[in-house]
Parts: sequence; C-alpha cells; structure tokens
Amino acid sequence: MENRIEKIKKQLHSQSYKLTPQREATVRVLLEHEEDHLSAEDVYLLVKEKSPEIGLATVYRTLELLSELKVVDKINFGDGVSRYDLRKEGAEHFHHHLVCVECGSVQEIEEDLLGDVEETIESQWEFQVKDHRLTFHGICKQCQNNGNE
Amino acid sequence: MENRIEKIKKQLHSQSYKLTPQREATVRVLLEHEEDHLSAEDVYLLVKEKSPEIGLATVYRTLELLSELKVVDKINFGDGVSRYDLRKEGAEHFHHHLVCVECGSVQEIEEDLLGDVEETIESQWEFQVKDHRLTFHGICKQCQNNGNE
DNA sequence: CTAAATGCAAAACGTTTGCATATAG
DNA sequence: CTATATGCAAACGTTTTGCATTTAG
Repeated sequence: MENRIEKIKKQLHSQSYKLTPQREATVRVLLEHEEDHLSAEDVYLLVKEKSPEIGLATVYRTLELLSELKVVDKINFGDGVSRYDLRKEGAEHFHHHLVCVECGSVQEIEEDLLGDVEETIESQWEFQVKDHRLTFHGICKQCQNNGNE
Repeated sequence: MENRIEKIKKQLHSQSYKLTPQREATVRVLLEHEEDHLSAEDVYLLVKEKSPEIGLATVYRTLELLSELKVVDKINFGDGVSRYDLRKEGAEHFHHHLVCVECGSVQEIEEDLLGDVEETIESQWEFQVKDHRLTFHGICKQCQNNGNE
C-alpha cells in the first residue's frame, strides 16, 4: 500500500505534478477498492468520508490524471457512467470483465486470454495493438444456480 | 434491404410495436450506413434529410427499441457519445472493433475470434456467455505508414 | 377506436471549465 | 516564491421525460 503510493508519487513528480492531500486520499480510496468498479461519484463520496473538504471537480481531475499515468483504466459498461479501475501492478494490458446480465455483478479476469487473438490481429489486419477492452455479458455462476431452484 | 425491413416489421409487430414512418426512416438510415458507427445525433441529422419533421427524442426512442430487439448494438468508444451499430444478419455475437489511437478510425472485424476464449470462460469460470464486447486500441495500417514517412 | 408513438420543450444527468484562492515543492 | 492544484458554481453536451397531440393497426 504505502510503496504503491510512493511509486505513484514519483510518477507524478517526474512530470512535475504534485502529490496533494486530495490526490493521495483519492488514490487510497482506489487502493482500498481494487476489486470494485467505482464511478467518479462513488470515489467522490468515499473520499469525502475522510476528507470532507474535497470537491467533485478535483476527483474528476485526479482520475483523469491517473488515467494518463496508466495507474487507472477508464471503462464504460453501457450505463451512462465512466468507471475507474486500478491497473494491477506490472500489468501490461487491461484485464477482462464478466458482467452478469441478471444481477449486474462484475468479475475481473486477470489472465491475459488474448495472446493468440492479438497475434492474428497484428498479422492479418496489420494493426499494431496497444491495448484492449474485453467484456463478456452473460450469467454468472451464482445466478445460474438461483435459476435452478 | 426491403426484406430486412420486412423482418424488422414482423419483430416489432410480434411485440405489438408499430412500424411508423419515423421508425422505418431510421432503420433505412442505419442500413445505408452499416459500416459506420453513428451517434444518435448523426442518425437524427441523416433521417432529417429525408424526413425533416422527425424529432431527436424519437430517434433516441427508436434506437433504444432497436437495441432491445438486438437489431442494433449500442457501443461507446470512450468519447462521451453512444454509438449504434447494426448487427449483421444472422450474427450471434457482436463483432469486434479496431480503434486507431492516432486517427480515430474504427475498423470492424466480422470473424469471431473468441471461440476458444469463450470456451475457457465457460469451463474455467463457470460463466454462461451470452455476448461480448472486444475492442483493440492501437495504430492502424495507414497511420503506421504515415509515421514512417 | 384505442393503445402506442410523436414532437416539442423542459429537465436531468454526468462531466468540464473559468476563476479567484490556496498550497506543494 | 511560483507554478500547479483546489473548490465552487456556472456551463456544457448528451440523453430522458412530461404532456398534449397524432396515428398505425
């Protein structure tokens, strides 16, 4: 935890950005909710619990900054809201998601399943892949079981 | 063209929706722009050319309806706008996209490259896949060449 | 004839911006 | 000390909604 913050601090400083208390508080919230997919508003409310003076605009600005630094990935599951997902340490690519159409739960998949597909894309379409977004929509294990009751 | 409209008409009627002139005009625009990724506003302006009396709200309502019927897929490439993409006839799954981060172009990939991956998801995660979204971000052939000038 | 659909304008929503003030480095 | 960041409120662009009117079936 602390060393991840240290690392982000260095990343910020290397581009003459400052690590303000607000930014640190925001990063802490993201670290404490690594598995979640928080919207800007969600982050705002959580940060506000410990740092009530923070403004929503600052949260938006911080999230955008963290996106630039590739600390965070911005995703959109189709509801009108952007969500922010912390990149795992050392992850080259964005991880995948399983979205349950029954209960709305979102499960993360860390393994990179797209190696072969990316090779195909690069050779067959001559497209130089930098990153990807892969989301499956379907029915999660739990809802499959509930359906059989 | 005409038989696709006929087919959509039947789908609508089967759920006691009506095929109004506005809806037909909207579908025609989508059919004429199968390869594009139009926003609601784009569709609105194109429909307006031939049916100037149409309202933006109607276009939104129609697109939402067509989404429900799986005639169209709603996607979001990260700019703040929803885009609407006609499903190819008989396509079980949504097709993939290559988004160029240089020029913003969007290329469609019709082939389903995810067969193996879906099997893995189903067996290993016990997640019943209904559909997917796959987008690659990178540099298109054209921009690669321009970069080497 | 009547349930469903439309057009319009107003409202709602998430997000961004301008600006005067505060602060990290 | 100064460039960078903040909070607030106002502005923005997209999407949704309420309502009186029209229309497809």
